[in-house]
Amino acid sequence: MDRRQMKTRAAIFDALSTLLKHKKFEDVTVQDIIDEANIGRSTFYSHFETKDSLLEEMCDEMFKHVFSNDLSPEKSHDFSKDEKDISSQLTHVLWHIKDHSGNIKAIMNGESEKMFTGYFKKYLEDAFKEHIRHMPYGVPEDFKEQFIIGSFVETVKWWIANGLKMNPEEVVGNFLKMVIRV
Amino acid sequence: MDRRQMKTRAAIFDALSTLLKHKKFEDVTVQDIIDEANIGRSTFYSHFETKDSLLEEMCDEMFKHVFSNDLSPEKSHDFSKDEKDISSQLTHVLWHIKDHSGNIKAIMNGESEKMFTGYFKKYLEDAFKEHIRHMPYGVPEDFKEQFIIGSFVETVKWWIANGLKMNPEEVVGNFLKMVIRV
DNA sequence: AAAATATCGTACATTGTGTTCGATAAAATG
DNA sequence: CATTTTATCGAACACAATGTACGATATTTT
Repeated sequence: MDRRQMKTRAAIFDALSTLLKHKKFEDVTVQDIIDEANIGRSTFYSHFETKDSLLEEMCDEMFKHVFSNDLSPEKSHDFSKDEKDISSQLTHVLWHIKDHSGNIKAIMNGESEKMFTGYFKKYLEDAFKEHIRHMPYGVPEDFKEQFIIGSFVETVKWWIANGLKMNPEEVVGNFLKMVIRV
Repeated sequence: MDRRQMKTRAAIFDALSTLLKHKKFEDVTVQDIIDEANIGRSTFYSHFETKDSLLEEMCDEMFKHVFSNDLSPEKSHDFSKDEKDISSQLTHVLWHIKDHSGNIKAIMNGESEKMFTGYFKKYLEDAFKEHIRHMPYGVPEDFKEQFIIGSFVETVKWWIANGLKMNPEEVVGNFLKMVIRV
């Protein structure tokens, strides 16, 4: 990929991130973005079809990071690599979110929250469908999946909206207390 | 209130309901609404400041109905009036939603879904905060409330999105199985 | 019947979108 | 290094939607 393209793409992402800290996504105009990013109008449209497709690609990249299994050494939050149970995996995801909380908080305003939610659920389903399948409840499978994924995403959104005051371990701990038979 | 105002207001609500069945809220223009409602442009703006405030008022009216405790005789779904437990109250709400599913399904597209969710949570909190307070779990109060309300709303949204195939009784039954200690 | 007021409808200013195109600058290629 | 390829610039443009203004008309209230 051409170096210029990469620079422009990064500048656009950065610009949107910055702007989202001051206003809601629906109030950000393409003009705002190209001013903040210092690029030409036609350049923006050669990279993204619309403002929404820009947001989509931003969310996708963000969740690729959040759900990546490779923690960089300094960010490793005391997990031995053989911990593979659902508890530590969920905690792992929440630590990533906390580490990127600046950008994620910005996205969680107005319209763009819906895109966040959509991508979050998609990635969670891929990652945890098997885990969920093994949880025994007396309800239909699709209901169970919907419930676990949905309630977890709602919990995380609540956690973010309230300023990430709890530790990821506490959030996951409380979540599992609500959801697991004791 | 002037009869003309009432007629216009109703015409605007009907128009938006109709339009939402064919396209998403964000794709409906004020022009669409005034054409469908057969009113003048300035008339629309004398009733509502923006398209969004129209949606707000529509949602508010809708949930006033959904959470009203007086079922009309022919719509009463076999509840004796002394049933006051959380199960039958939730079921009651879901029957109302099912009865108004046409309009509610329409609102559950695109942007407007968020407003639905917001109002739904607000009304649920008011109605069930006391019930929830009496449920024993080993987690903080605010976490518990957030979890119960959030997971119920997600469950209802999932139910609606999948075509309301289950009966309200089944939905509430499965929900409580996930949430109540047995 | 008279006064009050809701609606009509047209016109208008404004804002944002997405496209086009020739000129310019920067990168890849050999 | 020279050449080709390609990304960016920037200004102009057509288009669509928003929200406002106002005099004329119709309907309701008193």
